[in-house]
Amino acid sequence: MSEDGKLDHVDKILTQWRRERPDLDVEPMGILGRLKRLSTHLGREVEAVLMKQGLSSSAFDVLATLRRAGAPHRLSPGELLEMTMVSSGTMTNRIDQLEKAGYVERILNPEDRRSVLIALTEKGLATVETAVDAHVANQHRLSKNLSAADKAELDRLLRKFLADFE
Amino acid sequence: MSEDGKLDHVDKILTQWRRERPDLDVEPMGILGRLKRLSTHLGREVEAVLMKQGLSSSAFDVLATLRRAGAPHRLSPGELLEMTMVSSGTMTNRIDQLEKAGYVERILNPEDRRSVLIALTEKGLATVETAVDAHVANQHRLSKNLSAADKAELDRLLRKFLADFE
DNA sequence: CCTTATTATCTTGACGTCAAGATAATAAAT
DNA sequence: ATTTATTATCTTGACGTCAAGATAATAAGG
Repeated sequence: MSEDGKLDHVDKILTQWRRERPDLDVEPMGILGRLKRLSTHLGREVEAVLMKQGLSSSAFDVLATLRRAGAPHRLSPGELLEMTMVSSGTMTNRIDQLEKAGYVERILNPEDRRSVLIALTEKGLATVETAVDAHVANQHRLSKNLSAADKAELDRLLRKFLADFE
Repeated sequence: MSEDGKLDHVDKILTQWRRERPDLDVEPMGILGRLKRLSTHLGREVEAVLMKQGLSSSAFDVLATLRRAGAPHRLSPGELLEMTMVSSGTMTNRIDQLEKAGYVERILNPEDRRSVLIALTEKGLATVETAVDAHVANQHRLSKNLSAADKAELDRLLRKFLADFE
């Protein structure tokens, strides 16, 4: 099943299905199952490090989007939405919390009163600057057991797969 | 950046970081970002198909675990927990809902009154049998644009990466 | 026995998310 | 000008999840 013969959790699931439902071709389930489990593990590891910085990964997601947009670190909720794969309700909720915590502020647009700008505060900027350092270091740690060749190949395959959905 | 020169969403994020924070090595962010986005897209596609079968992916997760365990399709909550990467509170909640919907029933163990068995009902069995057919077909659809070689290689790399966390 | 530790499950309270729709302002069409 | 369509943001209500701890039964130790 695998090169070195070690069966992982997903292999056990596939073995069960093959015994119970030999009519099913469960090959894709292996890939999708591993992808999901890996994503869950990685998400938890990422969350744990960000929590030490006082940020949920949701909060970091917004602050990092503002930070990497460059000075003056201001984007509309709509622009934030485009970049973050969440619904408008979720974004409103995130902004509310970040505003309460003093990391961002809502600036009214006098030229179009439908819209606002979300701006990093000084505190928000300082926080995300430190957090992104820890986050990037953590990402290196999480992927350190993959060789350079494996990382390049994995990135190529993920990019190709992802292109089907974006 | 990519072989064919097409920049995807994650490339844009990396480009922003490289401009704003050239001191950071964001190479791992590409892999982890694509993995997360892909997992989110795939999760939504899977959810959509299962919803047509009247099941959330959470509900399907439990029913499928019971089904593939084989007859008589009974496992304890603890056994279900081991197989599903969720907390005990989440599992209790899932079982409650499935029981209300008539897909499973709790059977008391007369020899150890701390424990119960979760058993698929006839309705639950029929439902999961149909749902797994649709689910597997959907998984084939979702991965159909990858060549056999790419799928094999992706599976190899995901297995290797996942092994770091399990 | 009787106490203490362990095991198995469930409850609680908080959080993040979404779909659907509400509110409000601007733009377009006549 | 006045209506209609579009755009931008926010609100609501429901759901799934988790961490921490509560409850209850069995097992182990003295």
